[in-house]
Amino acid sequence: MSWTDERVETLKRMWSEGQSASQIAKELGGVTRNAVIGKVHRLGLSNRVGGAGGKEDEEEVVVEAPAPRVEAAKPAPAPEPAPRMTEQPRPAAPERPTPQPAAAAPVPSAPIPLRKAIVPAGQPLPPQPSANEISPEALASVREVEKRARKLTLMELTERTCKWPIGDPATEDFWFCGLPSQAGKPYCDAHVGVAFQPMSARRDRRR
DNA sequence: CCCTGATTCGC
DNA sequence: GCGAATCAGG
Repeated sequence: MSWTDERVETLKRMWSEGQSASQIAKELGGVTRNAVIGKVHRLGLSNRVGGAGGKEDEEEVVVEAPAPRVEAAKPAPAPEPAPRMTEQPRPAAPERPTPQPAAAAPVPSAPIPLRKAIVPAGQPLPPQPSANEISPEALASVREVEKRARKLTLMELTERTCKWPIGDPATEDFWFCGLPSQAGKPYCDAHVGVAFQPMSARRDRRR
């Protein structure tokens, strides 16, 4: 396989969408993730811009002249802004975390009134997270990530795909996130963010 | 062990 | 230019 214009285009698109090199390689077929990464570098788009990892500032990506490579030059320390939280798993309800309505309220600080939700059978539901006790940042992150969800079906889930359900199980608009899950966790980063919260945060938000 | 991207270097 | 091997990290 060679890098036809079309394949390069797909590569560029997926890379800018934040897809991983291995996912791109799988999509393209006939190449390994190494090939993809190599190409990405040769194309000079190693610095992803359209990511989700919190906030990205629209910086002019000034690609400096290649400059004769100096060996031990490691310029960017890049401190992570995430003191986040010492996590405390929710007591229960990994199963049905807040079914997200297709259109969530645009304002993060005034979350979703929903909660009239349809409950098919008379099963006593486990304590569920109510949307209003999830941090706005986490909610925003989740909405962002759900656009990128792989929309897996139940059968497609593996030990390391995010199992966060999206949509209404009673309808066809239902799938699982499917993005890479955090090591040892059932969810991806964004969904871990809403599934697990520090006790203090929960109390503080309590009304 | 699963995964990620980054780098090197023979081809 | 290409990408396997390797490195470094989560």
